[in-house]
Amino acid sequence: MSKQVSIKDVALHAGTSIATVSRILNDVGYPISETLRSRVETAIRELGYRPNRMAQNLRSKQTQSIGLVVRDISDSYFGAIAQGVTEEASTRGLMSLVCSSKRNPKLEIEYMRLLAQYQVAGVIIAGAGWVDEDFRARLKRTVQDLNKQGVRVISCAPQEVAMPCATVDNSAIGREACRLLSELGHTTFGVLSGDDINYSNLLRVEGFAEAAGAAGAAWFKSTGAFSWQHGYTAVRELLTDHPDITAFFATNDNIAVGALRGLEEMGKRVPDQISVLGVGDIAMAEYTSPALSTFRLPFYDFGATAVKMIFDGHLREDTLVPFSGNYIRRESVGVRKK
Amino acid sequence: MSKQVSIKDVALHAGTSIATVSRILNDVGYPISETLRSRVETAIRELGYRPNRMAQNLRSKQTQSIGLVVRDISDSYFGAIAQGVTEEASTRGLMSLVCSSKRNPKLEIEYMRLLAQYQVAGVIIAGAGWVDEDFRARLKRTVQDLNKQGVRVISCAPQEVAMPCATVDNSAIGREACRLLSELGHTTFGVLSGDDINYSNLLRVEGFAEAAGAAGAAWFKSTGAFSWQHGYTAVRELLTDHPDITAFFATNDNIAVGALRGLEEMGKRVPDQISVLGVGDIAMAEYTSPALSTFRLPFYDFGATAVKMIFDGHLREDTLVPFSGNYIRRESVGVRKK
DNA sequence: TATCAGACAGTAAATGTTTTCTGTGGCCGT
DNA sequence: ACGGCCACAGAAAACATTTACTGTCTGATA
Repeated sequence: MSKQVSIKDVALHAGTSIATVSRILNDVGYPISETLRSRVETAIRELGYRPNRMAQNLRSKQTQSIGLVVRDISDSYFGAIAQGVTEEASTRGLMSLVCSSKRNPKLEIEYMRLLAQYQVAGVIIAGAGWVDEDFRARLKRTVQDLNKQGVRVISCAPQEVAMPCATVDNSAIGREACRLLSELGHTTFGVLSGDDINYSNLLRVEGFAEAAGAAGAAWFKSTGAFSWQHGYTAVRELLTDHPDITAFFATNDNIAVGALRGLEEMGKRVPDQISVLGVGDIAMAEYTSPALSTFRLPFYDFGATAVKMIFDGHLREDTLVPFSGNYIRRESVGVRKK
Repeated sequence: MSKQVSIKDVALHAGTSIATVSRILNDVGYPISETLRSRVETAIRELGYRPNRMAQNLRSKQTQSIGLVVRDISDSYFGAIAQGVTEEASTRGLMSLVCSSKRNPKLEIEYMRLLAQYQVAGVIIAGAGWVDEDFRARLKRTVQDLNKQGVRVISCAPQEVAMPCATVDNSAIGREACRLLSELGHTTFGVLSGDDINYSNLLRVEGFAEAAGAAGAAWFKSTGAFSWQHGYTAVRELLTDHPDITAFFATNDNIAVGALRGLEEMGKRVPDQISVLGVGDIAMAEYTSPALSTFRLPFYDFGATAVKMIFDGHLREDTLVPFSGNYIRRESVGVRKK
């Protein structure tokens, strides 16, 4: 509980001035004589001095940290993004201030503003836009305010508000999913959708719907949460109402894993009787049984890229770094059997 | 990119002094006349003023943030702890500075010291101790240094160094696991262990070994990473060398899930032929097939409790908040069939 | 009428840095 | 011998706050 040792103490102890100590620490300004330097360095070591970042930040007006607002840090999806952000940040010598919004839109905005008070260099939001007029307006205002203050804001998921994003083309994934299943002979689909209010989800479903329409295929949707639970129950409901469904498209892997489990309990063989296709390629997708076929989304890169965008020069509100989702073929998708 | 509006601007705009604005903001000191207050408040609103936390922290010497060093934020285990920490912190109006150490012991220590520079109120480390003389010495020194500086350090996993921890009794879990499987008639075990250098893991294995010794049971261990991959391959190796194994104890759910998948590919029925028992109860354990029997570890509470410990009064180095692991019976563990 | 208290407002110090500016010698070239 | 430059050291301002202290009125009491 003893007090913080400051640069002043070091200067006193080394018998020199504050300025000199600072110059030595930051290796800036004119060269320092070897004797003085070593005297100061031993003083630093003896006193165990560590610079106070708050003071540094205050003085230099540029902070060594960035902010991250994540929707649910315990979810693999966001965890992987968070990893990308924190690691990329740390290679740049930056700290990450992270807040978990518990899937509360108001809180997400609140946190963005709070982070700005901490003088972060930029704020990254990991969580797709909420399809909601009020949210959109708030987000827009918040982004404008932060930008005006010199704080950049990047999203790791599509937003309905014009702002820089590092994410995938979600509707392309939906289209691709439908195309892929259609080619295997499937004509009746179950779509296991996450929240309708989630913009990423909406885009995936729209993409799928578009392709299904073009192919003249039938599809039925169940909307719920992005959870195992939802996949587990939805698959049963959908199959009861529409027994001719032969393939499921889950808009996220969590849902798909639940679906796999649900189908197994119903005695349906995957992929012989029913195919299941996910999106995300979370770490465990490889170890489900059967192993999940899915689209790999480079979450880590979303996060890492967002950090890079904060620092790499010119950024307009329509700057968009689109990734592509690669289809990972495993075992849960197969040809439709007559 | 316009400059930050400061309290001085507000004071100027409202035609009053800085001190008064500060008093109004913090609602401290003697009462302020209604007219002045409202004048200041509109000024704040008009200018969009937000206090600079760096300056506040510097002045008041008490920061509104805590530090978290997590071993791998994309791993469900640590993600859940991180959630506990960030949420509990945020209910107390604190920010969380999080660093991901990428499973590098040196980096873990490095980050702890770095966080101290940010004047955090406390540092939480989520990651079991490394069984390593050098690491232990460094950790001990670091904890002492930080404490001397007034920064509390709490671990969310057992450490060989004497320090406050919020975690489970890992060896009890190992013992309990063996007892439980023995009661179901199993006498030959495979132990799917994580890194030997991981202290939590070591304790679990030791607990299991102790109980196995007492019961006169045979057991064989495969050591590897805490990963799906390891469970997947180890189960095959162990079963090839020791065909009479009827039950596996995985020291963590990730390993167990991989094992489940490996056994399925080998054509072994779980739990009819082979039982699999995990530790952790990560979110997906419920949705594997068969559903994984495991010990539930309250990760969220580890994190939340660690935050509480930072603020709740007296803390000695041997302060220990032990949780218990509850056995969650699902489908992957069964009676031994002759 | 003088004194005193109460209700405010404002000044200035302090926090730990970085950085600009001002000094102070010594040395070199003319 | 003197002007000027170089190599360095230290003083002080600035950053945005909080807060202890110093005022300044107004009104009441003796």
